[in-house]
Amino acid sequence: MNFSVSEENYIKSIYHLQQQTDLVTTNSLANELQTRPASVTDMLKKLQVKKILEYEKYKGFRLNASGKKVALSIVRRHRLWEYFLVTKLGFEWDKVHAIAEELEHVSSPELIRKLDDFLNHPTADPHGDPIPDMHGKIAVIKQLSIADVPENKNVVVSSVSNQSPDMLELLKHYHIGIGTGLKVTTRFSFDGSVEIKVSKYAPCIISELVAKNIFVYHD
Amino acid sequence: MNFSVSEENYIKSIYHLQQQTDLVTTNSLANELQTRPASVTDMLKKLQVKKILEYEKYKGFRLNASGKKVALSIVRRHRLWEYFLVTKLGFEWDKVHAIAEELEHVSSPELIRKLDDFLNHPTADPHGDPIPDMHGKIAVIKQLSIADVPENKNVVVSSVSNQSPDMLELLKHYHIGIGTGLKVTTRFSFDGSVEIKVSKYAPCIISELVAKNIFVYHD
DNA sequence: ATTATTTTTTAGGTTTGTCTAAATTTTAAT
DNA sequence: ATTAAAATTTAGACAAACCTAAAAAATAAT
Ligand SMILES: [Mn+2]
Ligand SMILES: [Mn+2]
Ligand SMILES: [Mn+2]
Ligand SMILES: [Mn+2]
Repeated sequence: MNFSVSEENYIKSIYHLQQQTDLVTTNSLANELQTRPASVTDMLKKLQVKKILEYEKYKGFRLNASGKKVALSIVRRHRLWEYFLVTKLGFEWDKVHAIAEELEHVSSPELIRKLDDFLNHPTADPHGDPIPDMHGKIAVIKQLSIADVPENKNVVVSSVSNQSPDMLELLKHYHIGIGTGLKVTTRFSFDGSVEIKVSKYAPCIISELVAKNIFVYHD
Repeated sequence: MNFSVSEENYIKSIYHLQQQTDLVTTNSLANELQTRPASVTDMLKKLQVKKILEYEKYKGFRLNASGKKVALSIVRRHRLWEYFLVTKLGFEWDKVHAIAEELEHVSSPELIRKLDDFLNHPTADPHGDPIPDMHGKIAVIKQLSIADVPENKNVVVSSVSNQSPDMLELLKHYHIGIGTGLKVTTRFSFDGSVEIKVSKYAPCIISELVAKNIFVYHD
């Protein structure tokens, strides 16, 4: 089946929202897409007709199996393009999301196959998020935010959930990127701030807000 | 100013048509875009309001200076992407047009600047057509079709105007590509066919139709 | 258990880009 | 110079995707 740019954006947003809460609500989706609840309801009816989601009036909705498959293929395109933009074109990773938001809608399967080959089948995008494979299979990475990780345990940064320029600026300052090794040395209960030791650098303190946005691998 | 995908497609098509005939007609544009004359008239009014073209009812229309600039930036994006698809992703050049037709509308100047850097500032696309530079400057390549080139003169293939898979198949058979050196040895007036000698290969005969679609540099 | 608040849906409109059919203008043919 | 044909424009409609305002349903508060 074929989907419009708008439909694809809705499908992808529903997918992301239902990672957190199984059943998605009209308001949360409207908020995510920066649109009006009435518009969401309109689109839901369309997607229901296309048999992409389960929808019970006033209750909520979720993608069904084929909806998830569509979503994962959009996510795949998005993350492959992000990877391309950073590793090949030299973009910083706070600039790639908006562009990938457009590129993800270019609808040639052959293009994505060849792009994936060209990039040597990357498994994670520049923000550390896993790239679904051709068949829609996505690695489930067990993660924990720095705010929750045990003290004095060596961990590796897996992803960063806030991808704003301001966040990137701060991370550069702390010498933190995807793959960086670090360890939490002290936790301060007054403001939730955390002292960390990043590879060979002197220990430093990060705010609770920053700590909550940095995720590390967890077994 | 900002243009929709549809507007961009119209602008680019007008640009291409007015390379041949200064004043473009409604029917020819409708034919080019596979749409209806009435739709063309509608769009012309919109583009006129946006001060992109000169338009006299029932007479015809042409892009003005700023319209041409917009067109050239779309052509630039299209051809850079085609170059990328062939040289980096390994597409054959009969497959890239449709994909570039979508990619050209991704609207990030920074993306195109970086793509151009990444590709090392190519000056021609895979079909031999010149790529306009950042400022909209496009090389005017003097060309002559093989059907018109003088006999026994060594020439170099500059571009191929028919980009169908069938044409590509034939050209591969003849060992002809962009940059190939060849020379017309005999011209047969019965059917307009032409005997050519391609680099080190034995002479061969190409039909008038093929000859008319292959262009060579001309001083 | 009512009442108030919030969430969601419906009703009715707007914009963009398309279409068909009819009217108008231009061009070609007699 | 008329008439016929072709090209172009106008008129009116339609689908997609959005909106606001009002109605309906679900939740929360008294
Ligand atoms: Mn998008
Ligand atoms: Mn990402
Ligand atoms: Mn296009
Ligand atoms: Mn080309």
